Amino acid sequence: MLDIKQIRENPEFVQERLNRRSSEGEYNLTALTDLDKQLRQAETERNQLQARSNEIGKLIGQKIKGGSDPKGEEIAALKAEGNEIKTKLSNLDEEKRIKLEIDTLLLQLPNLPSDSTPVGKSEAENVEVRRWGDEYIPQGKNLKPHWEIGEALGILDFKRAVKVAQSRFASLIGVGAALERALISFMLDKQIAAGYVEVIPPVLINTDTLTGTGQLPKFAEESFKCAEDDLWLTPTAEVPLTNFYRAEILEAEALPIYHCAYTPCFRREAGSYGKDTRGLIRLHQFNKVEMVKLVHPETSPEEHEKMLDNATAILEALQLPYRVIELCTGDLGFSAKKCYDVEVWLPSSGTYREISSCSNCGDFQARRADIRFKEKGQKGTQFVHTLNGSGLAVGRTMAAILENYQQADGTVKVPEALQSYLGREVLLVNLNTATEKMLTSLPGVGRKLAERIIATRHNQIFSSIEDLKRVPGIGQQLLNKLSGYIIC
RNA sequence: GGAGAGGUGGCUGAGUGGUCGAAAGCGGUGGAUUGCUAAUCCAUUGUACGUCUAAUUGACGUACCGAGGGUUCGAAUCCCUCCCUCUCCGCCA
Repeated sequence: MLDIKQIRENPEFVQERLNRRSSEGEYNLTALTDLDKQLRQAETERNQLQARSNEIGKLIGQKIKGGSDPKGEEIAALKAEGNEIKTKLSNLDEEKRIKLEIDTLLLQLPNLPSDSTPVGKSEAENVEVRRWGDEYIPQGKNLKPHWEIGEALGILDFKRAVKVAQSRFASLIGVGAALERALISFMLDKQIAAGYVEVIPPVLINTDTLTGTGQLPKFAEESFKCAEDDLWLTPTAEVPLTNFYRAEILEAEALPIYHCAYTPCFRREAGSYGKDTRGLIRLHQFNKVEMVKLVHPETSPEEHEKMLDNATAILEALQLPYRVIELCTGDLGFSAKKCYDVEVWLPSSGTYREISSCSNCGDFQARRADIRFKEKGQKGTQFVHTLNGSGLAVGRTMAAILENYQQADGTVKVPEALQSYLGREVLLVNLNTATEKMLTSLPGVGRKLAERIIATRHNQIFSSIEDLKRVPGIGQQLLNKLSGYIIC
């Protein structure tokens, strides 16, 4: 939330900054400044009445103690005046209405872009900051999008997820699930090593919490809401993590506070119909490791840069090409004053896709959530600066790995940094979940043999590759050949 | 879900209608003192908003004792509604 004092004292400045986000005069401050004047007048008036009312209350107490007749004229006169004030005060209901209106307006206003944020109308005017890594351009025509790779390996299942939930849900199976877990552990370990303290926060969160970071009231249609309770499914761990410190006054020495968290994230993706309908890119539920910082205002720009480095460090460790862009004023999120997006290379579409978004929110969220700090020896309190960034979106990382590490034979190499986490170097077809189609894609396996494998599996699951010998027609030679492509 | 108890300042914990923003203790801060660790003594000790002042770590005012209403000249104290916490029982991973 913006500072009403700043709006009062510097309306032109605030207006100009808001206009950088949208030139259409979408944000109009005059209603706000008018109401503010009215409110202050009403407050002063009430203040004076209350002062007199308190005085009367004390006087009556004193007089009665001092021996005055409680039913005497003197007391009666004071009571009468007290009653008069009460009537006047009850007529000041206006004040509450104005205050509410001001709050409503204030909560709708986005953060002011920082000085350094490039001015632009839309996504198209975002500024590329840097690139890293060689874009993977595969030879031949075997390039597949990640959903095909995943389905062929039997590690991604979209159809069944849709059956269980609805569209825009995915399931991970076998090694796919293990890979997701490995990625989460890997990312958490890296961020913990970078100084972030891990938290497992609630993922059902209340309305105040969502208001504190700016998702509400404006973007209610973006979150899932529980019908019977004042609880919502968290759209990102930024929300519970930042709100951890809501309505607290921290000691300056406690800053900076670094937290990371793995949580599932839930987004309704309203208005994105027809976009990214396939694959892991845009789902209603996805996993993410998030970083959040609460910092001293003076350090927030450098803390922001460091957080960006923490995000890109993951991609570098996984050897995934990426680029960093800085969002222009027209594309900046509601709560952010400055934001970098990290985009990973997806060879199947030949584009970079957002995999992390690192925002400096300044004191905008701290003001909403009332997160302050106090410096020793100084009077008063200040608002902290809050920052958040993905470190990283796990599903999109999985997609990037499948696509960037795919090999001509349909298998997928495991990035070196992940191999110890996953316990394997290559993603292969899983014998126990493979479909006939997947099996026939293996070298030396025809339709009939695939049928026999499935028939054998019907009786008993394969606990090791050696079990394939039970399948009629598979000898040691074929088994050796297949062992590079299959797992159990 | 049923039954009971309770929500007071950084913490513990008094306070059941009147100079209560709130005793006391602890903690914190400043100072004094003692030839060490430590102890003792004195002072001070929340947040927000507003008015005044050139300005302040200044003066004054107002609000805040879970939240919101009500009664009253006056409420932390009485009444109503809601929220939350704790204990016991039930259910449950």
